[in-house]
Amino acid sequence: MALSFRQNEILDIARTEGRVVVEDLAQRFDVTLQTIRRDLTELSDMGHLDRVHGGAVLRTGVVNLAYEQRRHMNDGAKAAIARACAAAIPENCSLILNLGTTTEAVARELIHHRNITVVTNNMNVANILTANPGCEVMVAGGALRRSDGGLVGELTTQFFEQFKVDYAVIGASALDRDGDLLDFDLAEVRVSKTIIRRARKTFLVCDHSKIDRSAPARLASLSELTCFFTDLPLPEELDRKCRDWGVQVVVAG
Amino acid sequence: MALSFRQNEILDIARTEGRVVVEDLAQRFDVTLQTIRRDLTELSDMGHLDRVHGGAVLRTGVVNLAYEQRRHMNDGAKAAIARACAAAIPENCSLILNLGTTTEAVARELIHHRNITVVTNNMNVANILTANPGCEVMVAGGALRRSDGGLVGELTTQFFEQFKVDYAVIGASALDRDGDLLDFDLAEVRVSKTIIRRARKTFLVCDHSKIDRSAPARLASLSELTCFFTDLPLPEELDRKCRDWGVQVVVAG
DNA sequence: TTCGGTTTTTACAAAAGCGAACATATACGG
DNA sequence: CCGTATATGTTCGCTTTTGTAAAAACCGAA
Repeated sequence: MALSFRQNEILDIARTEGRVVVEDLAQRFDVTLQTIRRDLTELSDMGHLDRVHGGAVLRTGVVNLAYEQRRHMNDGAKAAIARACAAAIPENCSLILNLGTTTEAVARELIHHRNITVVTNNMNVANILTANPGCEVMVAGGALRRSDGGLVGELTTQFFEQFKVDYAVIGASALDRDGDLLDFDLAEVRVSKTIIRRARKTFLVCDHSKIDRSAPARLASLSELTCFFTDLPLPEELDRKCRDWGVQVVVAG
Repeated sequence: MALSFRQNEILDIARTEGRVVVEDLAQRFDVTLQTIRRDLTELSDMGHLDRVHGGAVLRTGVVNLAYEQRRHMNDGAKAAIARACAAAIPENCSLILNLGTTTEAVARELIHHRNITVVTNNMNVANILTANPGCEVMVAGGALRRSDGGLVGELTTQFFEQFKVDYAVIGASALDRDGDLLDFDLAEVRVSKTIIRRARKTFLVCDHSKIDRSAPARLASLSELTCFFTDLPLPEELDRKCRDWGVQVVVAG
């Protein structure tokens, strides 16, 4: 559907001012508040503006919100998984923490580990671990992704190539019946693959909501990992596969 | 949920000032203290700010008192210098922002520049510029220094070697009578040298308190730079040297 | 530690903004 | 000219936001 003359102008104003106010617009166009409200809801439905009380603002960081929400999804399960994972990581060692909200939870649980070196491409992890004086933090270089504070891209891969650590902790967006780890972003997958290659042991942290889902890019097979930390027992089929592959499964309660 | 007008503005203020005070905001927006408090708690719940008694501060990730204090030293002068420097940087270009509180101030002033690429080894700069959707941020890899969120070391140098940008903005701990830029940390100096080499033009931002001081490691000579932004006229001798070298001096008022 | 002042929290009432339903007006095709 | 479709105006109950005031928590100084 095409935008009305007025809606176009509203959008113009929003773009120059950064925001629009219902009252002002009503006065300016000499129409009732209700009419303006209708315009604004339509513009916001179409994704051009974000509606706020009293008016609307330009839509800036849509993705950011999604991340904030995701960060708080399944909070309890994530914390439990993270605790179990952190418990399996000794002191005096080196590890890589990859992107993902669950790996961030792991970082929080590592706050009291001493003499560890953490290499990460997750700005949030770096920020969290600043609080641990017993932890040397190495930040991977790369392009910063606003949506989640992730560093990705060729430069990031190159950076990880220069390391060899004891443990890697990775997440995944999806885990299918075949035991393949999947993700949405190809650039991110490339980084993850490098990380796995550069670690002696790899831990997957991933809550049950990711199981039996799908995503386009294949990251690795569960069979390549050392241990899988999750919050609920696996489906029978997957569980058997893990046993066959010798992948330890830890269900955090 | 989208942020209200006022919350957006509060965030803007926080990003430029580094912190906000409940009383001031209430007065400024002409609402009650309670309303401001509600805004702040929401912003802090969403992870944009950290609540403190009497107001809120930007979430930096760096927890170092000495640095926090230094950050607020000479605030006014720094902001003026930063404004002048940002004004000299066009849109649609690439630049490197080095460590230092004054370069951070420059980052704050770049918040509305569009289509720029910023490469930085300063986590705070990266955090600040996340707020600018018109800015691609590249974070340099390296060892994270807790004291100031700086990334330094061999890996950082390597990272910068892979770039060639239009502008570099650097700070300095000291600037002596000979016009030599000095610093305390050798690792940091190595990074800075690389940065200068990798930029077509180099801007120094440095308030008058650094002039005529000393520090052990030599970073560069003023003669190698393009422009020097400061807050007070230089001593006669240094000023003449700059003229001889063809280094533009901008005194920000 | 206690104390006094300030800031925050809590709870509820007032105000502002909102959307839905329906009425009215205007435009357009037949 | 009529009937229909679309846009706008009007009203009203509901939700969100804001103000107010008292209680609780906090902070710094004695």
